[in-house]
Amino acid sequence: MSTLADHIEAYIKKMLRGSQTNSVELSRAQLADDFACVPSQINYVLSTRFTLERGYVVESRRGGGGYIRIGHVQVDDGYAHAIKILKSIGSELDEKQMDNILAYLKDHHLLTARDCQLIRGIVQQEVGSVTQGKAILRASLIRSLLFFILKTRS
Amino acid sequence: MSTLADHIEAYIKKMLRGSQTNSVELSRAQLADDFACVPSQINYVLSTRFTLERGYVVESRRGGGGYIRIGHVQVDDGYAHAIKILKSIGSELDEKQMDNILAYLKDHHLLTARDCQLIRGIVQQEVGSVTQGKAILRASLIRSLLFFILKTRS
DNA sequence: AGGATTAAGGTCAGTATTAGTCAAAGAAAG
DNA sequence: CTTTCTTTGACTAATACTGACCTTAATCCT
Repeated sequence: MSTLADHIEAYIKKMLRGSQTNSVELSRAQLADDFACVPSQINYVLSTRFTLERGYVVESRRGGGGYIRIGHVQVDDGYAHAIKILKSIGSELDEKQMDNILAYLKDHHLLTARDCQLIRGIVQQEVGSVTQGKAILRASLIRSLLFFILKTRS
Repeated sequence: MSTLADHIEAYIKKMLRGSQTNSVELSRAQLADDFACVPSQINYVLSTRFTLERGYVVESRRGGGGYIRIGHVQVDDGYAHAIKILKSIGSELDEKQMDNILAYLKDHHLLTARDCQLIRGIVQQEVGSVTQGKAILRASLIRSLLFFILKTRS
C-alpha cells in the first residue's frame, strides 16, 4: 500500500467499516484537499477500486450540496452469493475479471489475503504454461479453486 | 562458478530470511540497478528460481508505485512428499492416474474422503464441459487444487 | 418567475512511472 | 560441437496522477 490511490482506498474502506449503515457520504473536493491532490484523483480511485463488480455502489450528485455516496453491498448469505458469482463465470475469464472476483471475496471476508495470493500465483503459473486458451483455462481454474474453498469452509 | 542470477537469488533469499512475515517487497528497477543489470534479468531470476513449485509466490504491480512481492510458503515434511508427487504430474493426466493420486493422498491422511469426493466431482464437471484437451485440463486442475490444499493446510 | 452566479461533481486525454515479454546474442556445460 | 543456461535491450502493457474543460444543481437577485 504505497500509492496515493491506495491510501485513499484504505481511508474509504476504513470509513465504511466504521459505519453502521455500510455506506459513507463524502465530499470529493474535501477528500481531495485532505490528501492534497486534484479532485479527479478521487474519481480515479472510485472507478478502479469501488466498482460494482467488487461489491460497491457509488452514487453522486453535482451542484450545491453535492456529494459522493459509497455503499458496500452486503448480502444476507455471503457464501451463497459467492457461489452464485462463481456459477456466473462463463467459459472464459480475463485477468481483470479474475482480480475483481478475488477482490470481492476478500472484501467480504470469504477469502483471506493469503488465499488470494496463492490462487493468483497458481492460476498465473498454470495459465502461463499454455499458449492457447488462456482465458478458458483461467475460468476453469478459478471456478474449481473457489468452489472447493467455499465448499470446504462453509 | 556463480552467475549473476545466483547472486540475485541469494540476495532475495537472504532478505526473505530476515523478514518476519516471510515475504519481501522490492522494486525491479532498484534491484536491477543495485546489481548493475537490465531489469528483465530480475524477471529471469524470478521465473527460474522463485517458482510455486519451490514454494514461492510472486505478485507484482506495474505503473506508479509498482512493486514485486515475493512470499515464501514453507511446508513440513509430510507435505513435502505430497508436493513431490504433484511435481511428477506431467502435462497430461488420465482418470486412472488421477484416482491413484487421490487414493494415495487419502491413504496417507493428507486428504479427507470428502476432499477427494469434492475434487473428483469438480474435475469431472470441468473436464466434461470441454471437448478437447481433457487430459491436459485434468492435469492442470489436479495440480492446482492439490497444491492449494497442501499449501494452506501445512 | 427566470436569468445570473455559485458550488458542486464528471470526463478525458496526456504524461509519468513502473513492470512484463520475447527473441537474439553470449557464455557455460556436457 | 551441441545444448542449455544466462544476459541484454527494444518493445509492450499496466497503473497512477494531473489539469483543462464540461455538466448539473442550488441559490441569489431583480
